[in-house]
Amino acid sequence: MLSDHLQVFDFNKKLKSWYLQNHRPLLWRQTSDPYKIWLSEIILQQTRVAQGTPYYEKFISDYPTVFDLAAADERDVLRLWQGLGYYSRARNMHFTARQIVAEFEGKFPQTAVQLAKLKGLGNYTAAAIASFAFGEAIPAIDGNVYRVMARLFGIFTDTLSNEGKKEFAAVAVQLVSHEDPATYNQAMIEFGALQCVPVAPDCKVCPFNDICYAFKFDMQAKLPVKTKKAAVRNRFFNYFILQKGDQLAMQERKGKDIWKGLYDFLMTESTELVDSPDVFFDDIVMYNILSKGRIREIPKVYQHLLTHQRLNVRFWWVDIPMNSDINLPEGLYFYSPEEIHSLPKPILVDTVLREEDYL
DNA sequence: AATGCGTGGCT
DNA sequence: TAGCCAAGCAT
Repeated sequence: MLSDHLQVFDFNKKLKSWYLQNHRPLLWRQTSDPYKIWLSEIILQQTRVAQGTPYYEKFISDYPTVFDLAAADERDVLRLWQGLGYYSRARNMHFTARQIVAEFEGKFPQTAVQLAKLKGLGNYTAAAIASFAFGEAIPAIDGNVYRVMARLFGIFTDTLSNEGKKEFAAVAVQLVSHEDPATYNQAMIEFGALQCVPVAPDCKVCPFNDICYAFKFDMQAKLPVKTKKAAVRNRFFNYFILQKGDQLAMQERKGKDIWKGLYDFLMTESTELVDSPDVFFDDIVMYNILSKGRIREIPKVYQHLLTHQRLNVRFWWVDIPMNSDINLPEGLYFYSPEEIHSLPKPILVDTVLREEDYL
């Protein structure tokens, strides 16, 4: 551990020097606009820079200010977010944009404590915005920083436990630069992202290999300590794509399940793979719909992987005659191809519609 | 405190 | 391939 002020000063000096020579010129580092910084931080949560960058550019282009985002429909925000995953980020960001406009006249709170009260902003994101945009001397501790600190100082406490968060935070407070906290935080994060990488870091060229606990004891692969992930759950989705004319019946997903706020089709979940739609005819609602259409199976079981779920998904395309007078179940409505293009959809749904040459 | 929430790249 | 990982947060 760095025990005195002189060592901390020396560490910060070397860290900043490394950063100035090695950092990437990312778009959101060229601004002190809290809105843009906020957007970039939300996008980058659990998301790689390469995947998030195009989304950052689209959002800044479509919604240049917090006022533009607040004025948008949630549906359009989700549509722009489509493909990034963890859609609550988009819903919370939209909610918070409206709050910032309504309560603060569009001005962001300027301290981490105030920022952390907003929906979608936890300790990390609040600290990042406070330091990057407003120069607050507070450490922003993300997964990169946990890794760097765990290895440098030999901290074996689980980074995801409450105890671990406290312990790492206590050390981080000692480290953060008060002269230039913004660069310090950027540097710690970038150092973790580029040099102190999760797998097989190149410690020969590391500026801190003289003081690093993990390098000294060859413990890079053991640190940081993280709890094991929960087992993957198998689920089986059976989708019915009801088409009438050129329109498809879609519904907004509600509740606590995956893809909340996104649109999909009439769906039945089963406990195992279903080969024929015949079994669904037992349900009177399904019978009334399916018996009126021509059913075509899309001959493929899609495997869609989420963090804790493996979706095994089958689609049946159901052509409903124009003169048929079926009543759609609650929440399902027919949408034109143009409308469907503009609806936010799970990437799986978008993929299937493209493969079927509908979109 | 533990779990759920997406998607894509890499090995 | 199956599993791990990627600038977390809400409940």
